[in-house]
Amino acid sequence: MLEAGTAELMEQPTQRQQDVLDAVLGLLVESGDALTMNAVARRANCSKETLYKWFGDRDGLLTATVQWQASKVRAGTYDRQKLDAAALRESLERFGANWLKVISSRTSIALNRVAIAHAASEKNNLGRIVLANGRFAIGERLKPLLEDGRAAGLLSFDDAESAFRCFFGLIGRDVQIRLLLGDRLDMSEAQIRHDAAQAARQFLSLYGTDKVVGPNEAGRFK
Amino acid sequence: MLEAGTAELMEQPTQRQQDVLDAVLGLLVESGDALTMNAVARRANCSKETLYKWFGDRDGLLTATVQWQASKVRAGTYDRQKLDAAALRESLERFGANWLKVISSRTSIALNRVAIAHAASEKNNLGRIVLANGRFAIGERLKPLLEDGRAAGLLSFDDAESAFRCFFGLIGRDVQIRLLLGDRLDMSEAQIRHDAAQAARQFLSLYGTDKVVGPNEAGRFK
DNA sequence: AGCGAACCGTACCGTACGGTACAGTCGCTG
DNA sequence: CAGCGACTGTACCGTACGGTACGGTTCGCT
Repeated sequence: MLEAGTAELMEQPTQRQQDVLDAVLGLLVESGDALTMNAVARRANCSKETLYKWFGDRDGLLTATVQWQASKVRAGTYDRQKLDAAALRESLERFGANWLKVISSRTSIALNRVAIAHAASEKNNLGRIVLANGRFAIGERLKPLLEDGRAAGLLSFDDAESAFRCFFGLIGRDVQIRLLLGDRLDMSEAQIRHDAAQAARQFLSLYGTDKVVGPNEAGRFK
Repeated sequence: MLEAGTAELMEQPTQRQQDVLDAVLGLLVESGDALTMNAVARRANCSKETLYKWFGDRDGLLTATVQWQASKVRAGTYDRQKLDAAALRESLERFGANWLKVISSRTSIALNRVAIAHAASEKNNLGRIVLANGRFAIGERLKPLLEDGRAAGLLSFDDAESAFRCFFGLIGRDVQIRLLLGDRLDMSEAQIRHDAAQAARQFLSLYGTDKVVGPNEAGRFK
């Protein structure tokens, strides 16, 4: 999952190319996989010939678009620090809220849809790219936090991967699949904050040591 | 989510029609959304004209297929009973293992993929059907168990829906999205049983009362 | 035997879309 | 200004696929 590009990745798209890719993102959000090369050319005010010259074919264009979007999201890295219980909880909530916000964004939904549709027919570059920059990227970013929490005696677990997957489930629950399948779902800013806080509480209740789970909240979840 | 069919649903497919729908399922699993009417006709040894007569158009065929598969899965309903801690845990594990087995089956993955691909272009019948027979069906089947558990003093929660969504997350975690995106994943029978047992333990740790959470397992999750 | 309904197989139509070719335009360099 | 490379816009080609038409076959019914 880590060996990124078997495919040649476009190292640095020019400004003009970025505009084209943004046009693709817009069309993808609006019309899903019904995206046609003509529509892209029209929207981006460029010729189809240029599209093929730059991106090879339709798949190349989609791949470049997914990578372009991924490159835009690489933000909010966690910097290791001395943790106390409050800081740990706060960081977990921030991670969770951020992730919920990402997966409920129209762009993420659109890209996941085309990647999933593509994953059916093998040659699943898109699926791998989306996974690498979504699920696995956030895993690698969260694990240092978990390990710092364990080093500080706040968390207890053997396998950071397992602990992360549990956190992932507590945060995401049925949200992503429902959105992907077209269900309307609230996912307002307030809702997200509330859900992330609840998930953090639950995660700490499962993996926190006595130093972090106060007797007041060792109880059930209303 | 409960009002089932705005679309006219084929009440009782004949044996021959079932064969056709099974052929569609097979092709869907093999080749994903690349499914063509010609391929279906060839595989099912029937004429395209018959397909159009029976199912209207391509979407109708896909809809009928999804409903057909859904009708095959309606099994294993939970019958209410007097619960003790062991029976509750056992039932949760069974539910969880069953759900994991469903979502990791090639058929489910294929159907979810086409439903998700379709959900992009509005008119999202498929997405609604899949949701109604997947996520929401299992929710309605699990809630009675949760409520019986609460009535028996084994569980504590205000909102069965919230509790179920938490269980859903603990069971599914990243499994479904990874499979949909083409990631290879173990999901052997043994793995499933292990994961379901762990999820049940975690769920009980979060929502169980003192009667079910023994002091021996109130602790952390390795 | 005769008849009609259901169905198979195949040929066919229209269209949409991926990909290519080409003529024209813009802007830069010597 | 000449020349050139990059680009646009449009026209075009080939093909694949959804959907329809039709002749031929099977089968049940009277």
